[in-house]
This record gives sequence, C-alpha cells and structure tokens, in this order.
Amino acid sequence: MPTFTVSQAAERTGWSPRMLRYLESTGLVIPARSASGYRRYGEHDLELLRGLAELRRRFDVELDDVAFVVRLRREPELRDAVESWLAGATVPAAGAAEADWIAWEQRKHEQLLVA
Amino acid sequence: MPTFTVSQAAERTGWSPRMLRYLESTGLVIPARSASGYRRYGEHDLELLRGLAELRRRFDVELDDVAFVVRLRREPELRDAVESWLAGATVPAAGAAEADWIAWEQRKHEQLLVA
DNA sequence: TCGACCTTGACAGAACTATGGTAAGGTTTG
DNA sequence: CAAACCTTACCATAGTTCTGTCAAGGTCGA
Repeated sequence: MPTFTVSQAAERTGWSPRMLRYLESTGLVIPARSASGYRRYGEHDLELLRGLAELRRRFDVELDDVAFVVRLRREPELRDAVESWLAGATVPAAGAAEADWIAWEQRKHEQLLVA
Repeated sequence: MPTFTVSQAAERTGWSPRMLRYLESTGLVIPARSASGYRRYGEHDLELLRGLAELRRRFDVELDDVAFVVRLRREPELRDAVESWLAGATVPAAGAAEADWIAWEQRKHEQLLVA
C-alpha cells in the first residue's frame, strides 16, 4: 500500500501541509509515522481529509465541531451527559406557549410602523 | 406554573443575565416571552441552564460544542454526513501500524539523552 | 408617579481558532 | 554531497466566542 508525505497528501486533498499538521494536532486526522518521524498518509487518511473538507464546504462546519463529535465517540461518559441534556432540550416546534410571543411580535411590528 | 425574569433565572442558575441573553441568541436555551416582550424562564429552562453549566464545569465543553450537537439534531442531512465521516475515522486504539512510530519515539528519546 | 426592573444595541477585551510564515536542524535520494 | 524534502517550535494575524458594561428607552408594582 502506497503512503504519502505531508506535501503529497496536501496536493491530493486540497489542504496545505501546514493545515495537515494542524489537523493532526487537533486529533482529527493522525497519520502513521515512518521510523524517522516522517508523516505517512495512507489512502484512508486521504479519504478522511477529503471528507473533512467536504463537510466544511457543504455545511459550514467548523473543525472544532467535528473534533467534538470525535470526542463524544471517545468519552462515553461525556456522550451520556450531553445526550441526557439534549433529551431535556426538546425542539420547541410551535408549541402552545407561543401565544403571547406572537402577540409581542405583532406589537413590535405595530411600533415599527409607528416609528 | 411560576416563571422567572432574566435576573431571577440568573440568580437561580449561576449564569449572568448577560449570558442568558447570549445563550438565547445561540439557540441553546430560548425562554418564552410575556406579551410585552419580557423573557419568562420556566422550571424546565432553569434545568437546562443548570445542566449546561454542569457540562461546562465537568467536561470543559464549549457552548459551541453543545450548539453543534443541537444543530445535528435539527439537520438530519448534516448528521448523516458527519456520521458517515466518523464511520471512516476509526479510533486508532493501539493498532499494528504503531510499530515504527514506537521506534521513532525511542530514537527521539535517545537523542534527548544525547543532547 | 417613581424606582427597579426589562428590552435591544453597541463597544470592548481576553482567549481561542484557523491559517500563514520563518528558522534551525534532520532525512532521502539522485 | 547537495537539493529537496521533512521535523518541531515559534511569531503573526484575522476572525470568533464569551463576557462585561453602558446607553436609550419601555414596563411594572406600590
């Protein structure tokens, strides 16, 4: 299986060599190392790197965000805590309590018209 | 059911009023509104706020991180994309490819001793 | 009606992210 | 052996997050 140096991986993924080192430091994509310490990116790493770029492009996702999901995967205790918090944070989805909010919005609107 | 103003909610949760407004702006905890536009925090909101503070305290989680998980919940397309990326990002967990990494670390260590 | 709340909006600063550069030195390869 | 890589470790900068404070004005309760 062929492997690639940091510059070769950069060429093939659109990231800069600098960013590949940064991504490693954040724990997102960690290449293997040669015996002398050179980074060796495999095809799988290249796929990860391309996917990461794609996520940012299509969804405007921060590296930080992805890093956190990775962290959730690695820390089950944290994942449980977040999940149980989420369970309480029900998406509002047009409930009944919206009644006076609407009244307020209407008022605001009227005031805008007055101003 | 009793509700609380922003200051009362702040007292009861340890957040500052300023932060409660900020949290609303990020979409994390959105209180109801009175007819005149005042924020009305219910017991449920207080629980969310306390839970959020707890997450930060215990796990050193950023608000951003939680906001992203909420976003995942709301955007299934994004969640699928992230999840399929994650599926490729297997946790390394002491695999066989570590062999020459270890060799490199040892070398590094020897060199430190030499220096 | 008056004081103590509330609203939004703005400015501000410390800390961090994302990205680039540069420097000093080791490795690979023709 | 020399050129072209690689390594780590810094410095720098634009943008964002988090948090406070202040100002101008609306609301509420005694």
